[in-house]
Formats: sequence, structure tokens, C-alpha cells
Amino acid sequence: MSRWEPDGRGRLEQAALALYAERGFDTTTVAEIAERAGVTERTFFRHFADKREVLFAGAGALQELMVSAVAQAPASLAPIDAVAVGLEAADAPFGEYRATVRQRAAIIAATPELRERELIKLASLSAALADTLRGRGLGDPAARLMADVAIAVFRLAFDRWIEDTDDRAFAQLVREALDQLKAVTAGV
Amino acid sequence: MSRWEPDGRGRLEQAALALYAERGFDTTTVAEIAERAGVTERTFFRHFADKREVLFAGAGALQELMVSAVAQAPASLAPIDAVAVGLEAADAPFGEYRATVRQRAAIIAATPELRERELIKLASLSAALADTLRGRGLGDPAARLMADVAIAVFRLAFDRWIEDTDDRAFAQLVREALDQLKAVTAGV
DNA sequence: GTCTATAGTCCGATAGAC
DNA sequence: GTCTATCGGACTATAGAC
Repeated sequence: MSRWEPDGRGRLEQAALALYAERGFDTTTVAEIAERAGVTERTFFRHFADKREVLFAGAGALQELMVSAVAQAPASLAPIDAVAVGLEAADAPFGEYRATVRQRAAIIAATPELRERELIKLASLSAALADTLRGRGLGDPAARLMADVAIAVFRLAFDRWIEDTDDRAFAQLVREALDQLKAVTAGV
Repeated sequence: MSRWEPDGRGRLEQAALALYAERGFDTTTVAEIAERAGVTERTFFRHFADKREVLFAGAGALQELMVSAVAQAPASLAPIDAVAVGLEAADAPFGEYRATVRQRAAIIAATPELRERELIKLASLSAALADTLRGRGLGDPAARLMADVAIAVFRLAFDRWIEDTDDRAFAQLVREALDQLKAVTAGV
């Protein structure tokens, strides 16, 4: 038996999510999160760079999932179709944790500081997608642009998935968003 | 003659830009900015919500300029062409303050916290553009998506404008980015 | 304009795991 | 012996309260 309960990091994540949902982000202090998780404030900051970061603990894994889906998509696919495969890869984790993802989204939507952090996570995803697209042979300005457009599609699909009262699958909403994209960029 | 030097707000903006450029954002304190501007720390926070905001003092005016350009574009234009008019409206201020805009961009690029803030300003611009497009009769998911795609085009054009050694006009880089967009979303 | 809570950093110490 | 996770406490600056 160890000196401390195991998985302090996981307990911090749960405590933060619960407290942010109960009382709001601003009115929750790091000390309270740490207390509920049974660790000290200092420990919180060793695991997470700041008070916002604790809500984005899973972002890295999601990004990796999507990026490797793009990397492994058939080389014959056009960039936009490879990107579609990448976005649809989020379907599985989103479907599995729908309730938690929604709760998290509600907290983020309510707090400008958290929206900022979310945007930079999406920018990181965009940069990683652009790298992958370059790896597939797409030229440079095109790769950056394609990646940013992919994020726009992702955001639209995600927002609709969050609001969706029919609980449709994320992958389906991605395909609908891609259709919208083609309609909208075709000009007249 | 007044009790204080005029335009404390403007002096704070200049002092912040200079100090962030000289010593970096993190190592510059609000107290130092206030001191150089000849006001108190308290005055800084009366003008700007936080230490980052001082770098985005002009963002509101730029947004208004672009949004009203879209609103006033001929009703006959397709959404994507109306958006093009909006993006090109940034050409004038960018051309006039090229050196300052570049310095600002370099500071922002060097600091994650500032990149976060920049992203939320772009999100605000996106939301305003979406509203305007709805006002022009575009449907809702399409308007949101078109606006986000416009931001992607803006970012590409802006990044290239910053790096551009030939000092080409921003409007021209916008048009090039729009061509890239059409190529990339058409499939292959 | 002063005061204060809180975020976030730095240094060091401790104890178990490998 | 090394690595990793924890804790203690002092410290600065931001940002908001009064």
C-alpha cells in the first residue's frame, strides 16, 4: 500500500468537472478542487499548468486519434476526404462519453476563459492536421487552409451534436457539415 | 490644462507594445506599463480588462469595418463573394500601419496566452460575420460555417502578409487564399 | 485609491517504486 | 541509486472588491 491514494490526477479531473458544473468556473478555487481530490494545491499545479487545463486533459488523445486516422486514410483520397475520415474518428469517443462531453461543453460555453483555451486546443489540432496533410503530399498553403477549414467543419458538427435532440451520431453531422461546406464555397 | 496628461489610454497602449516587444510579455508587469505611461496600476485596469487586452484595443474597430463592408456589399453577391469584400476591407488599415501590425503579430506569436486571446477575437469576428450573413438571407448552419471559413481564409492571408518579403497588398493575398479555398474544397 | 483573494512559481524535503 | 509523486511554505503579480 502506498502513502497516497492512487490516481490523484484522475481525482483532480473529476473534482474539477463536478465543482465547475456545480458552482461555476470563476467561483471555484484550486484549493477547493485539491481538497475534494484529497491532495494539496501544489499537487494540482504539478499535474496541470493552470486552472483551465484540467478540463482539457483528454484533448491530446482525441487529437492523436483524429490525426492518425487522417494519416492512415487511403492515399487515393483527396485531402478533403482524408480530413473527413479524421473528423469521423471522433465519433467513437464522443458516442461513448456523450453525457460527460455535453457537461464539459456546457461549462466551457459559459466561461470566456475556457472558450479561449478550447480555441487554442483546436488551433493545435489544426496545426497537427496540416502537418499530416503535408505528409500526404499536399502543398503548404493548401495544407494550412484545409486544416483550418476542417476545424470549421468540426466546430459546426460538434455544436449541432451538442444541441441535437435526436442524438444523431457525430459522424453523420460531420457529413452534413461537409455538404454545407461544399455548397457554401462553390460560390454561385 | 488638465490634471493629467491627455490620452492615458493611448499612452498605455504604446507603453505596453514597447515593453512587450523589449522584454517579452511574461516578464513585463502591469506596474511597469503604468509607470511608463505615467498613470497608476489601477488606471490600467480601468481601461483594459486584463494584461492581454491592451494589445487588442483596435480589434473592435477592425471588426466593425469588415462587418459593415459585408453588410453593404451588393445583395446580388454570393455569400462567399460578400465575405471576400469584407476581408479585403482590412487592406486599408493594415497597409497604413504595416510596421506596427507586424510588431504586434510577432509579440502575439511568441506568447501562448496572447495567441489564445487573438483566437477569441477572431471567434468574435466570426460570430459577427455570421450575423451579418444571416441578415443577408443566408440560412443558419450555412452562415456559421461560411463565417468560420472566412476566418480560415483571413488567417492564411494574414500569416502570408506578415511573412511576405515583397510587401504585397493584403487584399491580393486574400484573393489568393480564396482561390486556394476553392481548389481545396472542390475535392480533387 | 487601498486592500485582499487567488493564481501560479520556486525552493526544498520526504517517501515509496523500480 | 534513481525516478516519480507528494507536501510545506514563502513569494509575486493579477485582478477584483471595497
